[in-house]
Amino acid sequence: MTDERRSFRREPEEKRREALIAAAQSLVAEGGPQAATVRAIAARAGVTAGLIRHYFQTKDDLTRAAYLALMDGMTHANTAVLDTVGDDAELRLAVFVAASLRPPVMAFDRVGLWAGFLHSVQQDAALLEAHEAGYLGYRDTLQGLIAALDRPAMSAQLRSDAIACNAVIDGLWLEGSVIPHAFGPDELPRIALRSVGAMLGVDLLAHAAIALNLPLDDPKPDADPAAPFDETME
Amino acid sequence: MTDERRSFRREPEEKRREALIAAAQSLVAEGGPQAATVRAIAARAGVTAGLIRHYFQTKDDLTRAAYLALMDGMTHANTAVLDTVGDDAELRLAVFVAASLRPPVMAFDRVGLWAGFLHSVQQDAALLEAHEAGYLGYRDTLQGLIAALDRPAMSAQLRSDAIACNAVIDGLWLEGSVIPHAFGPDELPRIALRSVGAMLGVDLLAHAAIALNLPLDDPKPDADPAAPFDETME
DNA sequence: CGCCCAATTATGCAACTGTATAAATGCGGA
DNA sequence: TCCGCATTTATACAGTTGCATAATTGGGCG
Repeated sequence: MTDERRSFRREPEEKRREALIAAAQSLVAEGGPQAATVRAIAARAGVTAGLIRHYFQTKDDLTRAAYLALMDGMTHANTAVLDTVGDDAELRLAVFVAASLRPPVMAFDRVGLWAGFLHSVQQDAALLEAHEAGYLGYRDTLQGLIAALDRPAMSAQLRSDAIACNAVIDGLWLEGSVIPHAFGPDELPRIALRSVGAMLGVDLLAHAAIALNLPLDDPKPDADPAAPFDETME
Repeated sequence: MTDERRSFRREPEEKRREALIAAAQSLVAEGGPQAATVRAIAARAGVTAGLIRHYFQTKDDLTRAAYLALMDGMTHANTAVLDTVGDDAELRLAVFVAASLRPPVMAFDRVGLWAGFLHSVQQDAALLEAHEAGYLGYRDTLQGLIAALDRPAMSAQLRSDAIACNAVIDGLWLEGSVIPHAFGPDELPRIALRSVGAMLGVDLLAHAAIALNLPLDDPKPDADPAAPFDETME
């Protein structure tokens, strides 16, 4: 009943920034941009709204940072997957394809984030650039994996092949994330392996056993596991 | 200078509903859900904010109506394309595929709308059902077209084939709508025809000439061409 | 032509939004 | 121990939002 001032702990700058960014991301992922108000973000990060302004000049700055962090994490995760496997070209491609269609990449949160940021990105040149770089980077990696395959010289179609394979992956990712219950377990990664293989003339399904059982990291393993936050702001 | 009351014209109920829905859709498509405020919607529809409440109990009702109208229009457009072509199975499939990767389907507006509604849909059971019905309906049509192809009995893979083809289309649609300048003219529909054909073992590119030149309707040909609306609400 | 009612506008309001600023407090260094 | 200050909370404010309600006016019907 006594309205005493809320107690707090001082945290290092980097930790607070990350917490605020993570809070903003999860809110956008769950409820869209409208859900990510400064107060909601602060609450989820376990602080009060004013603190946001102490680490970010404006809310748009936080939004930008959240999107850039997202893109950063995705590209990092993509290359990380390839580091866990040897140099058999077919296997590498299979692993790369399958990883994009399993958690934590295939989850509604990801689509929610992507959709929630779409319009902000379109209205900010820097974000647009980051978005394109992310997309093209992913496609280039894919194209490199395709080029490494040992198949009859079809290098003229390399670009088209990469675009098409990328599209299958994106489409399956979209559908599987939004309507997960419409598909059986492992159905989508299997379909991806089969159709990408069919388009390229290789048998990726032969590597399904490995590609589907590879352990995948969660996006932020170093984040604070316990949320020091009670819902009531009063 | 004289603050005389704004003059207005009475319109039939259906026309006003459609105008409000179209206004809401275009705003969501351009700027996301946050841009579709009641005042902005009313302004774009050429009326004042209060009128919305006269036709829709709440703003959420308008949102719902806008999304349902969108889904309706899309499924209608999809079937309409098939009515314009004969009964050659390959040609029908090619036309169907290509139509999804050309304007007006492939345009940022569509992706913007899809993304802008994603979270609202997820939080409303009725919309979720409509969304799934739309997706599955599209996929079923696609599956029917695939089944009609004259190819060696691979009916066991029919479901997988439909899912995969749908995914290529969705993925190309996504990328082409968001980053249009990354692709040449007609590049994406051609890639779609080639890769869908490769997955199914038929040559769809042979029908490219027809599929790429078919005239396509704009979504609402009966809408009021001239916008009776001046920007200043005062 | 003039009545009448529904369609439309105008106004008001409480809740919420982002931001600015002042006040308090935790904590490392003396 | 306690001083100093950056970190954090608290408060304030103007603008916006969705919604409710009252005041007008268009236009069909007699």
